[in-house]
Amino acid sequence: MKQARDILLKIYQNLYHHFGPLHWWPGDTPWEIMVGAVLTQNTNWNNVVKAIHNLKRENLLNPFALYQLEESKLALLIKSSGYYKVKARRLKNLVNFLVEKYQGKESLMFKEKDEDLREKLLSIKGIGPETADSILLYAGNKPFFVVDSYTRRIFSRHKLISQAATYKQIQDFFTQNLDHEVKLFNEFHAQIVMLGKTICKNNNPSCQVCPLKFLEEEKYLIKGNN
DNA sequence: TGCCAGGCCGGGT
DNA sequence: ACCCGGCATGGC
Repeated sequence: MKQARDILLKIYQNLYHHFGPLHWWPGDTPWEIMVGAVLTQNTNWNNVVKAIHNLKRENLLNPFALYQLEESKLALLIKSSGYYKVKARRLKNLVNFLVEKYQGKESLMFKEKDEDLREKLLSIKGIGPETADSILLYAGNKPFFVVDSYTRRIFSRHKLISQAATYKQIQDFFTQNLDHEVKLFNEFHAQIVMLGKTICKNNNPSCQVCPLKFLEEEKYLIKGNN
């Protein structure tokens, strides 16, 4: 049996060869990435694009403007992203954190020790593990692997992780078997999302053109996942 | 048309 | 420590 690291690397190479470089995260600034990370929670990215466009149009896509903005007005601007009332609250929680602790400057926030910052982000109501790791990786260029529903679905279907694996268990599977390179973590997660949004959509079990099809033939199985 | 999308929280067992 | 309902719009 091959080592998990060999399998993961081959998966990554196949995906990259199939889709090409994806240049994530789709956002111009660290702050825009942080906002997008909250808005895309359980939500189609297309709906998030509209919301971010609204904020840009009103010149509100910066921490100080959002800090001043009334929550109910923010809610209406981001309505297209769904769950708009809770997300307005969550964005407020995030912007309050950034302004009150780091003068509204992400550059100061990212000077924190990586693990400390992750804990602080997780303490914000509305920031869970995936959102925190997305912020750390894509806005802060910190080597945290992002686990999302596509990752869980695709990798458990291929029996590389157990169905019941927790977020941390899945994340450990990647971080223990990959070099801790920001570029690799960035591109790998983007490739997984692309795979989930296209070929592996709708839980299609056949995956005839899937870049992961080689897994079926080689009987890969990872032991000891929980 | 109904189902799903790059989660997370809070209350109940 | 899990489990589950709630949150909501827009695209196909």
